[in-house]
Amino acid sequence: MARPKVPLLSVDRIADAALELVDSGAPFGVNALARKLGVTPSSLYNHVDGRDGIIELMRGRFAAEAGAQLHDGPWDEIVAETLRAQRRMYARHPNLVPLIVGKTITDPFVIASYDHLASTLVAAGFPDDEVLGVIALLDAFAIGFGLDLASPHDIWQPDGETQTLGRLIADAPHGDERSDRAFELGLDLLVESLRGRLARTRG
Amino acid sequence: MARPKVPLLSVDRIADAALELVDSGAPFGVNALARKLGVTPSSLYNHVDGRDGIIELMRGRFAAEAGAQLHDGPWDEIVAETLRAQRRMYARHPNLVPLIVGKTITDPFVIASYDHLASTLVAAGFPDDEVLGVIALLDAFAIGFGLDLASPHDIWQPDGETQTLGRLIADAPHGDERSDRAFELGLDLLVESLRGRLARTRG
DNA sequence: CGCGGTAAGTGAATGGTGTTCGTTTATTAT
DNA sequence: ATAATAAACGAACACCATTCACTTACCGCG
Repeated sequence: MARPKVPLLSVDRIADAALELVDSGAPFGVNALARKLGVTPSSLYNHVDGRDGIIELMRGRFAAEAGAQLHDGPWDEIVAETLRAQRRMYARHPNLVPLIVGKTITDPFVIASYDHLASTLVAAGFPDDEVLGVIALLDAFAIGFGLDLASPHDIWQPDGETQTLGRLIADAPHGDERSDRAFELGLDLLVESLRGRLARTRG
Repeated sequence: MARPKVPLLSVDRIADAALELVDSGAPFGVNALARKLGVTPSSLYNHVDGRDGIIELMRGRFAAEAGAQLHDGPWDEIVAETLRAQRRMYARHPNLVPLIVGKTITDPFVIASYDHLASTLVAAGFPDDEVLGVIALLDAFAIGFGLDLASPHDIWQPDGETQTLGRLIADAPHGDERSDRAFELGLDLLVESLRGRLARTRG
């Protein structure tokens, strides 16, 4: 087949299929994606900038889907809402997390949401030279929990006897429920402490 | 060459070389590792359980090196010390972080240190059904920051104008220093909040 | 001492990966 | 009508992890 009358591919279609592929749990790959689209791997390169390009594309989708709609409001609510939104999208596409982690962020939508967060924190009174640190902290928190969702839920496999861990694992609620509670717990702690810090800084 | 008089390889030598390879910043791979050891890739399979086996081996090294020596003491000091130790090892081998993330943990040393942490928290008075959550929280925190270290330090690449982010990035101290401060900040907040929570739970 | 089993290397082969390139053909613009 | 571009393909490339048959050295046992 040479060029078809009606195009088989488009950036959108590729992004959709890629997300579907990732969500299906299959390992992400250009070849697998092409197969899913009924197309040769090389065809993708007419629309998209290779593997990493596709991943960055997914991050964009991902962010848009989570509806990071940049509200106004008290800074602490914005922080909490941002983290929850991030959490939601990690929960919806856990397998994407390991792919996007540590990769340079270029997607304008995503940049904008970080920018908004930065502005919010500055306006709230956090010192300029601390804001990036706070964002890093929030990010670490969110990503850590994202990975928690993506991990095999039997992440610990004790081989022999354990003192406590084995028992806790056996008794614990599994997977997402535990993770959700830990997340809410952490979020509370985090925001509360930031409030305290801000008060001290101002005072 | 068939079997040599004196063995070229051993589990230890492989682990050492693997860590060296990873620390050098080169992408980790069985072939590269074999090349580094002056040996054929297939030889490694006489000693080690494939790629994932080598990675799990590194995690063990990693943990042992960090000297998670399981002290006794007040729970909050243990938590802080555990996280700092984890942080230190992530800082020492940042490129290992993306490799071990989300993979099932089997290394007995590592399991033991989680077990110790679990016992500590239980003894401190955290309810059984909450301990795993707290550990997940601590883990998320540590891993998130580990990834922060492993990330390209220009993790954000705004394409156009930004309101705040661009300015902060330009002014901010770079890389590890920022990350360190954010880590200590987060650690304080975290431990303090856990203290508060424990007090409330007990009360 | 010799013999057999195991251990540790090799090299070749397999099936996978992401990517590039040349080629064909349809569409669009001049 | 003609030129340029866009979108597909297939072949090729350089890796990658892994397996397998094979050689050879070592060690324990009769």
